[in-house]
Parts: sequence; C-alpha cells; structure tokens
Amino acid sequence: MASIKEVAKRAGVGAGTVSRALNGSGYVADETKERILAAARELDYRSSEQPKNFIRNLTGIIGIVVPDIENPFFAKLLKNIEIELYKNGYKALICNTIEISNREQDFIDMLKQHVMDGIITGAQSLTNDAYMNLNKPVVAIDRDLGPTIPLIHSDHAKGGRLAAELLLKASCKNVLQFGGSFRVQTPSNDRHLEFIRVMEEGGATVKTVEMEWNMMDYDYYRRLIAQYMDIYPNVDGVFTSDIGAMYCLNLAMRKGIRVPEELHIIGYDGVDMIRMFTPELTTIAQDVPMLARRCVRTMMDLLDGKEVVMEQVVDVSLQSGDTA
Amino acid sequence: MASIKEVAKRAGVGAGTVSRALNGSGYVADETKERILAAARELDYRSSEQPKNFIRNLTGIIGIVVPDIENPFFAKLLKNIEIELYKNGYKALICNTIEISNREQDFIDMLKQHVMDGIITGAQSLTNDAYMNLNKPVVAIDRDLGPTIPLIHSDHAKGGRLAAELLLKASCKNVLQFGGSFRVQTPSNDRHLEFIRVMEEGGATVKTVEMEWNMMDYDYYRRLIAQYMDIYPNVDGVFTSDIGAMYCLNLAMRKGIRVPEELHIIGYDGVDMIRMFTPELTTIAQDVPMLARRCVRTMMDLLDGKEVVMEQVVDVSLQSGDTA
DNA sequence: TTGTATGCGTTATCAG
DNA sequence: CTGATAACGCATACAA
Repeated sequence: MASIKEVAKRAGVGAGTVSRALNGSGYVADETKERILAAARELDYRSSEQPKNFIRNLTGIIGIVVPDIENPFFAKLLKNIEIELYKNGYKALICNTIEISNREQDFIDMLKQHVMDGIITGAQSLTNDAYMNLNKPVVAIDRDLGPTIPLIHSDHAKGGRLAAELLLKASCKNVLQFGGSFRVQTPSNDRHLEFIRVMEEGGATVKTVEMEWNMMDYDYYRRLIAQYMDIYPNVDGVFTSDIGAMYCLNLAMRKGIRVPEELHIIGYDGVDMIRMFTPELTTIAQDVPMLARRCVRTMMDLLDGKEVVMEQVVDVSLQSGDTA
Repeated sequence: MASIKEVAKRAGVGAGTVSRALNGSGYVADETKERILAAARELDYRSSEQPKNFIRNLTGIIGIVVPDIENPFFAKLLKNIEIELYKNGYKALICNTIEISNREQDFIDMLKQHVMDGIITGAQSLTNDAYMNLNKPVVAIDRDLGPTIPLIHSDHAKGGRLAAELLLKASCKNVLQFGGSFRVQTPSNDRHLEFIRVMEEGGATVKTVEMEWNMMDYDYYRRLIAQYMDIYPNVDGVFTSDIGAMYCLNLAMRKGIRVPEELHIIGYDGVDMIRMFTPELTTIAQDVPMLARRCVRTMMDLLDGKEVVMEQVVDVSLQSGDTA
C-alpha cells in the first residue's frame, strides 16, 4: 500500500534517498538512513516489483504447461520444476491444457504480452506451429518443437531396452505393451520401438496397444488394461506406464494370477504412487528431479542469452521391485 | 518486442491513436484504422500487460499455496482452482511449502510487493501470524486464519458422521481411524471428533491414530497403515484418507482378509486415484470443484471490495463402492 | 550527502 | 477525428 514517496515524506527526505538507503546503493548519511529505516518499518513498506520489472521488461515468472496436473508424473515434474525455479529466484505460473481447448495458445499470447519471461512446456499438442517464429525463451520436455527449441527428454530408448531385457531374462515369450498416441511427435515413442526391437530379437512376440491422445485419467487406464488383458489372456509380460502397471497388478491379484511367476509386469515413469502398494512394482524410473533441473538450467541460460544444448538426454534406471 | 511507438511510427500516426484503434476505444477513421491494423500485424504487435497492470496496481495473478502438489488431493484442488481462475481471467502462481522452510513467508512477501493480487492458501502451517495485519485478499481452505480471513471447508463433521453410520450399519464394533495432526487448527479435525462421537454412541470402540504434521507421502502412509494393522489385527473397520484406505485394501488382499466381509474400509477425499482399482473403494468424497469455485468466487469478491461470507461449508457425499 | 529529473509502455484526458 | 501529455512507482544519473 505505502509507496516510496510516503516513506520519503515521513522521513523528511526525497524519494531517491529512500531508494538508496533501502537498497544500499549510493551515499546516505547514517543519521538519515536510520530515519528512513524507521519510517519504512512503521509503514511496513515493501518496494513494488512492478515498476522494476516494467523497466527491465522482465517479470521473474516462467510459465509451465502440462496436460494435466492430476497425472502423477506431471505433478511430480511440476513440483520439481517449481522448486528448481524458486532456487533460481523465479516463480512458476501454471497452465493445464487438458479439458480446455486453445488453452496453450492463450498461454503463448501471455508470453508475448510480457506476463512471463519464458515457457517450459510438457504438453503434447498435435500442432506445434504456435511456437514457431515465437522469438522467446521456450524449453520443451518430451516434445519436438523443431530445431530452434531446446528439447529435454529421458533416455526412453534405454528404458525400452531395459524393460525388454528384463522380460527376456524372465523367459517371457508373449508380451503386451501400451503406448501413447503415435501421432504425436515425441521422443517417448522410442521406448516402444526399442522395446519391440529387443523383444523380437530375443524371439518373443510383442503386441502393442496404442492409447488415445491425451487420455491419462485413471478410469481410462483401468478400462483399457482390463479390456486388453481379456483379449490377450495368455500374455506372460506387460510393459506400460506405472498407472497401467499398477492396475494390471491389481487385476492379477484379483484373478489369482501369480506375479511374477505367471505374469511379469514392468512399469514406466517411477512415480511415488507405486510405493503405496506391495508387492512393489518393478519399473523404469525417469529421473524427474534431473529433468526439472535441466529444464530450468536451460531456461536460465536462454534468459541470459547463453548458448544452450538443443537436445539433452537424461538417464533412466531400473527400479527393482517384485513384479518382474 | 515491438512497442506501441513502433507501430505508430510505421502507421504514421501517434501512439494514442494506435491504442484507440486496437482497443476499439474512441474515434479512429476507418482508413487510419486499417493502416494501424496492418502495421500491427506486420510487427506481430501485442500490447504489454506490464504498464497496464502497473497503473492499475494489479497483476491478474493469484498465488496458490499448497503443502505438496504431488498429493492427489492437492493436485486435484490446484487443478480445479487454476481452471476456475482462468475462467475469471486470472492466472495461478504456485507455491509448494513442503520441503522448503519459510517458503510461505516468501510468498506472502511477494504479495506485499505486488507480484500477485491475492493468495489462496491450503497449506497447514503451525503459525498463522504471517497472515495477520496483512491487509490483502487472502482466502483459506481448511485452515482457520482468524476472523478477518474467509475460510472455506468441506462439511467434515458430516463426513465423519456418514462414515460412522455406514460402519455401524455394517455392525462394526472395533474400528481404527487415522487423522492428521491435531496440533494444527483445521476444521478437518471435526471429522474425527464426529466419527468418534457417533461410533461410540452406537456402542463401538474407536482407536484414533494421530499422524505427523505435513507428512503425506505414500511411503509414510504405507508404513503407518501396515504398522497399525499389525498392532490392532482384529479391527473390523478402518476410516482414513483415500491413500491410506487404498493401502489398507491392498494389505487385506495380500493377507487374504475378505473386504468387506471381515474388514470394512472407508476412505476420505474422493480423489480420482481410487478409481484405478477394483474392488472400488467406498469413500466420503469432498466436492473439490465446488471448493475451488467457492475459493475463487470469494477471492474475486475480495478483489472487488464486496462483502464475503467468512465461513463457507461445502457438502460432502458418500461415494459408494465395494469396501464397506 | 542529498533532491530532482528522467524513463519505462500504455491508456485516458484534453486541446486542437 | 487525432496528437500531445500526464500518470503509475521505482531506480538511476546528475545537479546542487
């Protein structure tokens, strides 16, 4: 509420002197300084960020676009990015794209209107045009937005390979995998391709179910897993994202199918939710804190006008459990 | 990048005319308007939000404080608040308080420095002093911050009663409930008190386990539930938040305890995650979209200087499943 | 050592 | 119908 002028008036000095006293920039007599500090304290004065940001033409805010905050992977990513931004003195503005069409475009417009300084996007849109020619700091996670926008993603190919090797070692011959929509151009599709390659090389048969675009609610997973476990009752291995894998495990328990003896299950992502249950799910874990750190580091470099690496790959690891 | 002056120069007019043409405020000759529109299009001009906000002394941003985005209840709340704010033309700045001490104070300071226009807080701090004397729009969820700050919460007492009635109807005699830290002053403690009252009135015995403050990760729930199900092996009913209830269900399946025949389980919250499994969890659902709507409505009213209701209670409902 | 003028981009006001 | 100018709050450069 109180402005610098009111503080100046109360201390009986000019506004510039107050600024210097409070910021420690330039000369201020000790006696004057004390009067100013007292006045500022009495009025509970805090300098407004607005004119400062306005002059620098910056906001200290980074927008984060995710399809759905409720999805545990994106919740974890969002949380880690927020914490990482905070460490760098930045704030996080969020944007859910799911359920509201055109939401991402609105967000991009806000970037143009100086509501924020940059965007980190983890959403999967079908069109990428909106980011073209936009000459602003943008970092993409798991989403190829062309050669001008830095891309950060997990080593999904390795993830697919690790899963396949594990299932082959367990002598699986007939496995089922669920994957996101292949219409979307995302590096995460590599995990399915690599999984198929390694499994078939090992003499196994792979059935791949393509999921619908941007469907990630629990109900959808449940229906889909139940449906395909019914269609393919004699698979001996399943590879799917953690949520699907958890439901698969639940289904097996109910049907009296022994895991891993009769059915091997491997998840993907490594979200905390899987810790909720025993037996513990075997999964390929993405290093979300590292993904977040890389995203934010890259964003900071873009803001500083530094050169950035256009494609950064983050390692994945096998998180051993009791289901494979 | 382009400013209004550059557009004006290109169109051969003054800055004010450009403003009027683009905003449709005031008179501009059709011919002039067309020239201006063309210039704006060529330069991809978007007016900056910064000076507008600066003059109005507003930002269009609301801060949302939650303990942990990864917790499914808060993820759902956050998502719904964000969507609701968007409908009202506002943006959501997020703040995780867990894991970083003093984080909430930083956020409050940002409010004072005009980084945002108000705060919606769902975090449970042990001290509320920071919000006192802060003469700014603040709305609290499930958290009593004193008589000057509007409080929105579910009808937790009803929730506790519904759960108790259901367990009594199922002839439970010896039940276990898990509750948040009672040191925190939150209306959500009412559900435990009411649960005890009704159960004991019905002749049952209730054991109440108090959880640690701000502990809400899956691992903690898992350890705690396992521990107390071990200590009290012959309870015939459990009432706890959804996450705990899900693990309880999982534990029962593994131990061969039949649900609900031998053990009745009722969750609390109604997060989507519970839809993942069958048998479906019986739970007391909070109406998160309504909580979000009320929070945002109240925030809008505060910003408009309207009178607001200081305590708003949102109905809860029994979401029938197969575990009670 | 201090006060004052300047500029940041936009819109509203007012004189032309 | 249009152009010039003030105003918003702060930091900074410069004059006193």
